[in-house]
Amino acid sequence: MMLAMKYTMADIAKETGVAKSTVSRYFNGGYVKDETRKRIKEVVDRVGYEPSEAARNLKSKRTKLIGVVAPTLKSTVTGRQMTEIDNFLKKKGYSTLILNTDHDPSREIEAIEHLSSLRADGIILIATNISEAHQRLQKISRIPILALGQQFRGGTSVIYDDYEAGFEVGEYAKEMGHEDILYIGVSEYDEAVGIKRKKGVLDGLGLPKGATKVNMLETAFSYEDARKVIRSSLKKHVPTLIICATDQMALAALKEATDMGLSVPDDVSIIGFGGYEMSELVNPSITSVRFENEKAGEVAAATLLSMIEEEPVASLQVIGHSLREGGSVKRI
Amino acid sequence: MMLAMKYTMADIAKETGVAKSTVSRYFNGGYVKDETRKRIKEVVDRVGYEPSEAARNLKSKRTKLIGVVAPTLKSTVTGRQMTEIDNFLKKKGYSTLILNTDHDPSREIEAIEHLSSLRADGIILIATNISEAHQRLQKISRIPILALGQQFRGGTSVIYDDYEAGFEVGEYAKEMGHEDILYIGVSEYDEAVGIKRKKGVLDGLGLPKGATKVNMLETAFSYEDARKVIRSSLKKHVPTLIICATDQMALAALKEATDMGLSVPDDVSIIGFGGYEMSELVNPSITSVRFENEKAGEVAAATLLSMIEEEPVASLQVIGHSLREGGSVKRI
DNA sequence: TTATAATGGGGTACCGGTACCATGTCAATC
DNA sequence: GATTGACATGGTACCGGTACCCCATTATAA
Repeated sequence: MMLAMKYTMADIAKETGVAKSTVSRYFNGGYVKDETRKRIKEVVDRVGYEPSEAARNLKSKRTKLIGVVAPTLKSTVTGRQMTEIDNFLKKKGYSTLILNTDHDPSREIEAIEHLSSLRADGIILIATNISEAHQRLQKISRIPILALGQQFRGGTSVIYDDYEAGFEVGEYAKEMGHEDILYIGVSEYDEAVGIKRKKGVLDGLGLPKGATKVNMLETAFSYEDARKVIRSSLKKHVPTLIICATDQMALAALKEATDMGLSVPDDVSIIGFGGYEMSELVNPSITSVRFENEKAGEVAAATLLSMIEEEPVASLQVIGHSLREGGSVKRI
Repeated sequence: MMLAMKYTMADIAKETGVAKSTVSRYFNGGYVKDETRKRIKEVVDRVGYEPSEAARNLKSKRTKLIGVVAPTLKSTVTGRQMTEIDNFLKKKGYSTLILNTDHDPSREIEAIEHLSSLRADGIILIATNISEAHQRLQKISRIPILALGQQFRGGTSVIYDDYEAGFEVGEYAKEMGHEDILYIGVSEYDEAVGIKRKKGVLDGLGLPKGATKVNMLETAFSYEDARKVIRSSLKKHVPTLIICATDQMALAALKEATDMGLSVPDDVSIIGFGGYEMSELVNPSITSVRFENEKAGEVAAATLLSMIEEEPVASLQVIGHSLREGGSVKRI
């Protein structure tokens, strides 16, 4: 007997002395006599044979493959979302193909094209921005695409209510008596976080239009960048409250403030968005909006499967959040 | 013209008025007249056709798919590793199929079997434990498997020198004058972290055999569990130094200590392993061993590709690390 | 001028499965 | 005794590509 080699159904059939179709029936259910079944099983076990999904897919047209296009594999939020997506899909017999784009929009398009040539059954796009390129792709591609975290106009999306979350934070800040505020956001390229969340905060603060007393800053999604931006700003002026568009930034702010000898929240308060585990673990723990990322992942996966089954789905689903008070905000 | 549907090479051929083989040549290189090429391109672009990888693979036997079996998608270390693996593989024209097991060994086996039926070209196993089941699978499966982070006896692995890293930490602790030490480790089920790292620390401390002055504790990989364990231990006795097998635990230790009113490092010092960004961001930043996870990911991917090409590879490759001093350790 | 490439393109047997049809038992029903 | 249908199995045309072989032209070399 030769060493482990690629066996095909025909090999198994020949070995067992039956026809290919009988072996196929053995694997897929159908009339096979107990005795024949036993004989096939014996051969299959002995050589360690498994039918090729690829060949099977060729006929059935379904790959049972779902692509997840993610901007990073290193963030708490994507991690939560991907874990639930994967869990849910696995339960339904699908495999998850995760493509990382490292925040590069062009790699996003590439990823979708790639998934399309792989004949993935569906795609979940954890995007930071939905461009016309996405819109076009979605129209051409016969494979269902669902956007998670950003609204996909003309498509299907599962999003968070960033405006509302921002609004609540703004209201909360006002209620706690803060008036000298520094807001640290991200590029407006990211519609959900960069635009809606920010607008929510400003509206929640109830500022008279035009006359903003809020200092606005912008930074990238990395700690390093955030720290640099925050440090130079704090050197010029220390507000009573820093609102950060993500917990990542909030943690950076906490670090910089403490390093400068400022006490949080006595000298300066901090609020973040994201509800990272880490935000609870620092001192003081950071007041932050926790989005239900796990539920979002599951809803996204479930919805995509419905789309694949060509069942009707809502084009927009909004997932909840809640403000979690830590010890990083002082009432003034 | 009908709406976006599945087009096949034969459709394109018919539309263009050439033979299937010519269209195939168009995609794969070969003699095609410029004018014919143009006509094909026109049709392909118009209907948005892309050749099916699945069908292509059936003949070529290569799926260009690499499976990565990961214990979690939420950890800094796995994130770093996966990102580099994915980057490297993408450059080489491979896709990365990430399967999450949520630390469940049985799902690991399932994942490998699944990848095998998908005819993945290779598998990277980020395991916490290599069991006989893995060994057996690897022997039966004709597809190359590489273990990352744990030594795969009888197979190929890329690992960190956990013993040496532990040893350095032990030596460092001794040099800083610490004698009353609490070590918080993980289950010995995890050979690299649970056994080697721990043994390294103990040996580095140079304790007389048998007579251990080190208090040993064990916890799971989660914050919650770590905090509980640490809290109850600190209530009984506060050592001068807590050595934590992962930064996750170190962060939990820092939190618990500060919450109890202890000052780090004045009342108690803390050392961790992992070199998380977060460990630098807390106050005080945590002294920790930084493993070169990125390099490990790249080496793992490169090695796996070599294995696929049937080139000779080292059965064991060890990736470096370095101790990064933060402010969490006081000299006594 | 003729042999020989190089170029351009058609035809078809696979790849490893599935689906569907055909054939043959054997026992229950008419 | 003939009909029927559940059971069991064989045979084969696909699925959507690639590979290889064959046949024309046209260009280049001998």
